[in-house]
Amino acid sequence: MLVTGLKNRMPKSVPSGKVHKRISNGQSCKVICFNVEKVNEVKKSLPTEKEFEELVGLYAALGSITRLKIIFSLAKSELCVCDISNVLGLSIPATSHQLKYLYEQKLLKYRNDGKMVYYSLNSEELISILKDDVQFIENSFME
Amino acid sequence: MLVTGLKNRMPKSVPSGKVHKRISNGQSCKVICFNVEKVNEVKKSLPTEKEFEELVGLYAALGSITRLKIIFSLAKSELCVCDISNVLGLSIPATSHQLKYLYEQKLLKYRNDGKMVYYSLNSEELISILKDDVQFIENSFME
DNA sequence: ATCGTATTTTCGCAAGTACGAAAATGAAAA
DNA sequence: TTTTCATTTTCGTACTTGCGAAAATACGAT
Repeated sequence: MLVTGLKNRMPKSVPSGKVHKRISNGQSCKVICFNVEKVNEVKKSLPTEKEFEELVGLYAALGSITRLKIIFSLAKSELCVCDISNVLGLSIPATSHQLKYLYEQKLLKYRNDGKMVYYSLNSEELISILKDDVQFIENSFME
Repeated sequence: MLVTGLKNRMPKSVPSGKVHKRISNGQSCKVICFNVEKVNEVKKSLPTEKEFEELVGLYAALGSITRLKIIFSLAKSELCVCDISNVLGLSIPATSHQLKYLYEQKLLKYRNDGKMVYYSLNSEELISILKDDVQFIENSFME
């Protein structure tokens, strides 16, 4: 797939200061060669494991068309579970499950009114994030 | 789960202009009641199906700790597959698979140098998006 | 051409996810 | 209290995902 168009491979050896070594740790990952300096430098620059997990949590929450529709719907107004279920064309249990998921991710809040439970966005900041991301994909996918 | 703390349910009937009906379409989704006006209004306000799919594609790409680490690594500098594999502590085939995935999502580009393939971010805009999102989770998760 | 090496692809498994059906819960109404 | 009903929870199933092992591929060097 990526191979189509593989041309211009330089015959030069590795630039000075960038030594590729053969290593063999006894673990599942057996790396054949790598640039030790650069790898360590990059490793140090990475966010913490906890920050990665929180980011993954956010993106996993947003990485579902059902949950995205819920969030965009609630950006318009607060809604009860059955209304959201109707917007989605999805069963109420499935809708409730996704609402619970988004609530646990701290993206939604809810309030009670009679027998109904009304959900809404927990933060206005989320909307502006989504708008930025929509802008990004529109830049990426237009040609 | 959400039920803990359910208090203050109002005995009032549904506010005027917000009529709840029982409906029953013959499909898998059998919604018991909903606010027809609001539901239609919200439905009209939603992005198109195509826009949702592109957004989901982006978030699915970012919703993996492995792929996030790749992107943050490449934000520092371009890297070859074996270097990335070492940063991740992951097998080279698995690393290559994720790189291909991110390339197909148009988030990465690559260039060839000798036998090596160097990957890098396709857009600087992605970095600023990520920074905003990191800021968002840091606001959300601090108490 | 043949070999060595960096990368990609295929395959299969284990784990995770989304959904509906049905049961359970909790609060309001009768 | 008993009934009603919006919502939540449980459970089973189909589908998706992430990974490593091994095979395949591409290209430089010999």
